[in-house]
Amino acid sequence: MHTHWSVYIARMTAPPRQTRESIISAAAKLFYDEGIRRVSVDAIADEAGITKRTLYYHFESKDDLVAAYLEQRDQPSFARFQQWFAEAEGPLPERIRTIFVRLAAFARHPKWKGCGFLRTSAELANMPGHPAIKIGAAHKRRVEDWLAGVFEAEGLGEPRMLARQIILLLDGAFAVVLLNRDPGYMETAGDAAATLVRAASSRLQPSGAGA
Amino acid sequence: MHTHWSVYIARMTAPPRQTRESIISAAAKLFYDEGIRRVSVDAIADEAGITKRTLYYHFESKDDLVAAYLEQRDQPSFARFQQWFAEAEGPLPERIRTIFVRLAAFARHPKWKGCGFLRTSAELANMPGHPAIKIGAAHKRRVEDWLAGVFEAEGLGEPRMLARQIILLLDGAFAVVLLNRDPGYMETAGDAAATLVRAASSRLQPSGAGA
DNA sequence: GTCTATAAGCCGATAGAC
DNA sequence: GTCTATCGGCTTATAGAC
Repeated sequence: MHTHWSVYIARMTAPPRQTRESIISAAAKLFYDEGIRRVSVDAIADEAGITKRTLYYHFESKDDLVAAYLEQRDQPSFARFQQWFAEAEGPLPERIRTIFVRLAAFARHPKWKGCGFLRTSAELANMPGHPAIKIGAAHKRRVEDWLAGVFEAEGLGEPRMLARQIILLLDGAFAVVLLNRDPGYMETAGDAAATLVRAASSRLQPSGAGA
Repeated sequence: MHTHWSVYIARMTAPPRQTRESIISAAAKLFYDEGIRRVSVDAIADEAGITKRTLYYHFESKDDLVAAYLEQRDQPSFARFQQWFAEAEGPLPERIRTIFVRLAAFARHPKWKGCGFLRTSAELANMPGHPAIKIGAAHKRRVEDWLAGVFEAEGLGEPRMLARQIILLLDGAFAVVLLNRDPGYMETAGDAAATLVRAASSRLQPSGAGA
């Protein structure tokens, strides 16, 4: 019994899984705030409150940690887009536009520094096969697939093409706002996205113009 | 006379201005190929065929060199967009689309690694006031102003807004293609740009739908 | 699984000769 | 203006004790 308790307490204070995740959280914070190559493994270990040797027990290399950083970012980021869309009201173009408006509010936070996936691919552009870049590409593809499904369910023609156009505006907004620090561009991107959705809709509805 | 010649020859072989520019060229090549923080000042000096001490005679710091790298990139990059547009044929939406098609051909070159301005802003996202980022923002603004002028000359309504939407698609294409290495996205961006230009045109011509 | 200590080398920037 | 030589510090990663 006593033995059971001490083991249980030991697991509560510093079980391996929790240590690993605290390292990823520390890495995520620093990588996003300062950039991959700017952040040293020492700094990550310090932020996590462990030593470098412990970090290298849980991760093979710094590259491994970069991949884990983006893997952790994938699901929450994707879920946020879905939630923003689900909470939006009005016709489809307006609901798509809402995603960009919500993103603009995010970008106005002082700690916002762009899209972690895009920034990582920019910083590691000389390593096209890096695991982290593959994770980033898969993340964007996931969002694109989800949008394509939404458009297809609405009966729009060429839903895949439209989804790609929206992704281009979304990532363009990330890049442009990071460069000039004017979140207003995100709302402009939302307007463009709504226009494209309307154009795709009207192509399906012969009640419109000449066609 | 003899003196004049030797001075002239000395200027031809290693005048200060030429040394400075060879350093910038070396920095530009390495920064674009491998990223800012990945490239050491030693490597730039080696590439330029001079010593590090000479480099620091011509430039105050590495940051100074990063700014010079993007300053050198501004004019040729802008002129290329203008030339692509000037060489394009057909109605306005098609001519705008051509810019993206030409860019896609660029992106298919094996040494292509995205937009130097955007990649620099991504890598230096923790230093928002960095001179290089201001140069990048000014460059994009220049392209936007040029596009706005083109749209205004064509008599389109809200030319500034449309120019921003095109810039968003352009930079989105840079970011997306860098991430997933599929230049086909650039042509998709061109299609979206043409659609937006057409939408802006039809808003001016009451010969269209209900409005 | 976590620690202390250290390897082996690269970093940006500078001193001082010529 | 360009050189050789070097400073002090930081880098990723590892050795070996506990």
